[in-house]
Amino acid sequence: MNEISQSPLRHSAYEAIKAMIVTGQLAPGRRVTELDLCDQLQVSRTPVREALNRLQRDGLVVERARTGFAVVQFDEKMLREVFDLRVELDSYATRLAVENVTDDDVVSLVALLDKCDDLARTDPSPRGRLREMELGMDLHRQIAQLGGNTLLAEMLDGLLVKCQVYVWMELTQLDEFSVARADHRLIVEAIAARNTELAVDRTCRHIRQSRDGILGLLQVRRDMRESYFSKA
Amino acid sequence: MNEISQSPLRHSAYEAIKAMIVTGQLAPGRRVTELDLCDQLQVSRTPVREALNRLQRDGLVVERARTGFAVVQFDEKMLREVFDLRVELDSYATRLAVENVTDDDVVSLVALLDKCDDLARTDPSPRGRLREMELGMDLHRQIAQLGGNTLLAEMLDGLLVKCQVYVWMELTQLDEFSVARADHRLIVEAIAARNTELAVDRTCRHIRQSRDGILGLLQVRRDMRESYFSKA
DNA sequence: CATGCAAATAATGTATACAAAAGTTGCATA
DNA sequence: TATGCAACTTTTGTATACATTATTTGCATG
Repeated sequence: MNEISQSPLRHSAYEAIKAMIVTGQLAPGRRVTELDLCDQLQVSRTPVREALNRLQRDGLVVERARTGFAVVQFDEKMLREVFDLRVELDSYATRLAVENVTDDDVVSLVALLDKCDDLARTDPSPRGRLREMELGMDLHRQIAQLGGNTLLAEMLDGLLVKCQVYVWMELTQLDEFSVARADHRLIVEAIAARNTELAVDRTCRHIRQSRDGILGLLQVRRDMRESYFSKA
Repeated sequence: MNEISQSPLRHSAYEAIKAMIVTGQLAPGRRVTELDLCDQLQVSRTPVREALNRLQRDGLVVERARTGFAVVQFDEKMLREVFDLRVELDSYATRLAVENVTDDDVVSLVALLDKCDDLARTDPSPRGRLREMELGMDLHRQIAQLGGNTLLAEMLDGLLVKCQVYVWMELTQLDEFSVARADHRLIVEAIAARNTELAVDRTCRHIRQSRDGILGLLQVRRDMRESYFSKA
C-alpha cells in the first residue's frame, strides 16, 4: 500500500487504535503488539509504531521496556487525576471564554447544543450515542478555544481524550446523556450572560459530578470483583 | 549500529534534538530534515522520525504536510500562553504540594536548592549554567510531584520543556540566575511552613516576573529588527 | 534579464529485512 | 510429576529499500 491516500497512514492508524481503546475493544492493561495491529489495520509497522508513540504521549498506552506497549489502566487514581485537572483547566478556560466570547460564538455554541438535542431525539443507536458524546466533548473544546490560548485548548483536548473511556461508561451505564445535555446548556447560558462566576461554578460542578458518578461505577465494579473472588 | 546500547536510540535522539532546539542551534521556524539529523546523530531515520514525533507532541516542532517538520516559532503569543498556563497549573501544584508535603520532602527540596547554589559558586561555565537551569526546572518538577497527581506532574513537565528556550534567554541575557535561586528558596520556605497562600502567591509572582522579563527581551529584539528593516 | 517549465535532486511515507532480546515450548532429568 | 535448560518463536529496535511527492536546478524563451 504505497502512497495512495492523502493523509498519512499514521494518522488513520492513530485514530483507529484510539477508538479501539476508548470503546474497550483493547482492554485496559492489555499488551498490544505491533504485528497484531498491523494485521488488523492492514498497514506496515512504521505507521503503527508512530501511532503508538503518539498514543503514549496521549497517555492511552504505556511503554514497557523492550516489550512494546500496553493499554493504560483506567483506574480510580487516574480518574481522579484527570478530572481534578479538568476542574482546574476548564475553570480557567471558562474564565477566559467569558472574557472573550462574542455573540457569534454564542450562536455557534447554541447550535452545537441543538445538534446534540436533535441527535438525542432522532438517533437512538449506539453509533448516535457515541456521536453525542463526541459533540459534548466538542462543546468543551470549543469553549476552550474561545479564550484564545491555543496551548490551553490542546491540553484540554488531551485531557478529554483520556476522559473518553470514563465518560462513555458514565453516559451509557448511568444513562446520563440528558443530564450532560442540561449541564452543557446551563454552562453556555452562563457564558452567554457573561457571568464568569456562574459559568465557572457550573463548569466545576459539571465535571465533579461526572467524576463522582464514575467513581461510583468503578467502586461497584470493584466490589463485585471482590465478592466474586471471595466466593471462589 | 544494530542493538548495542541499552536505551533505545529514539530516546537519545529525542534528547539530542531537544537540546539543539533549546540552545538555539536549530533556529525557530527552521525546517529540519530527517537525513540531516541522521547525519549529525549517526543513526538511521527510524529513531529520528520517532524522536521528531515526540517533539511534535511536546510542541517543539510542528508537522508540515508532506514536508517534514519545522522548529516551532517561539514568539510572544506562545510565551504568554505557556507562562499563563504555568501560573494556573503551578498554583494548583503548589497548593497540592503544601497539603501533602512531608519533612523529608522539604529536606530533599532544600538539598536541590543548595546544589544549585553550589553550582553557581563553583562552576561558572556555560555548561554549568545550563545545568543550573535544569536544576531549577527539576525543583518545579519535584514540587509538582509532591501533590501526587502524576498527570499534573507530566503536564507541567511538558510546559517546562516549552519554557526552556525562553528561560534560557532570560537567565543568560538578563543574568537572572541569582533572582531565580532566591525565588525558588522563598517558594520552598513557604511550602515548608505549610503556608498555602504564601507559597501559591510566590509561585505566581515568580512565573509572572519571568514572563514579563522575557516579554521585554522579545520586544527589544523585535524593535531592533524593525529599525533594521526601516533603515534598509 | 526575468520567467516558466522540465529534468534532476532530495525528502517524506511506507514497507520490509535483519539483529538482538524477550517469551514460549518441549524435552530430558531428578 | 515438577523443574531446569535448550531450541524455537515472537517481538521489538534499527537500518534500509523503494515509491511518491516536494524542491531545486538549469535551460530555453519572451
